[in-house]
Amino acid sequence: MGTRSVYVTKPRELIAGLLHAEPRFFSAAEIHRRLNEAHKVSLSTVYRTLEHLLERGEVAARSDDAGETTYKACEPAHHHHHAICTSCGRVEDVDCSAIEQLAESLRTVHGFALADHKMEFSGICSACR
Amino acid sequence: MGTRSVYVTKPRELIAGLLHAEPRFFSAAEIHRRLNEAHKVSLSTVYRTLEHLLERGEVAARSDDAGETTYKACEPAHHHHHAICTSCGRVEDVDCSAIEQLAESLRTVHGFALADHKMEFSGICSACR
DNA sequence: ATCAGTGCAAACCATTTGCAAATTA
DNA sequence: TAATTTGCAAATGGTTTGCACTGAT
Repeated sequence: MGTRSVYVTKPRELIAGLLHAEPRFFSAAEIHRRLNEAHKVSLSTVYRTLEHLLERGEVAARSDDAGETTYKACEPAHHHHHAICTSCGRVEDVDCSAIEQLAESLRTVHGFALADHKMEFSGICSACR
Repeated sequence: MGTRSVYVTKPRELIAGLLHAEPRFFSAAEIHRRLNEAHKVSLSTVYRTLEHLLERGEVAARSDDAGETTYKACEPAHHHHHAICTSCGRVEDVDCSAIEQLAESLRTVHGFALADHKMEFSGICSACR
């Protein structure tokens, strides 16, 4: 599959640059605010660019606690975890003791003090198979 | 800590009843639509009741792929799962091979065909400790 | 010279809020 | 009766869209 050709524009370079500069999630408004400290890029362009990057798999998105969508640069579409059936929507509550190992790995490998974690699974539940 | 007293009203009974009837996430609009098939409850009351149930820890909320908030009955606030530092917002990408065990458990215990999973961790990153 | 990309303003839509009327305790 | 809850309609706020203009190829 060939790479779909697109224009290289200043807004795109600026936005991708900002996202790649920090390994964290940014809201569209936050990106817009930051860019406009030194440049002029409309909020709608920020949204359209993010959508563009999302389609290309160059960024990951998630909604924060307030429900606002946030974006983060993310090379290959990487790993991101309730069991929700994609067919009927049924939710299976999953008990996950294996998380303890992940918590340990987080502390060891990332020096991250795990305070809480959230998991979400998607797939086909037993009733839909 | 005493139980904060509140009124027992028809809308609250109806909404809690609907949520407890199915183990899955519902959007406020969906709940409103369903209830109004046989009763009359305003959409704002649905929102206020859900907020009420959320405060009491009787329901869990999550945003679906479209960013719409959805709710599910959930006895004790139960288990739900990127490492996001609650102090600086930094994200640590976490590799999680231990998930394989969870996938196995999902298949065995729930008969759930795991197609995808998403994990999110929160805590304090190494830089903030 | 094309066709994609941008800005602006208007449109959308989920969620929230003010306030008077209805309900529960 | 006193205090909470509801309904309705208007206000919010994030995100999307129509359209004419600008910029990249």
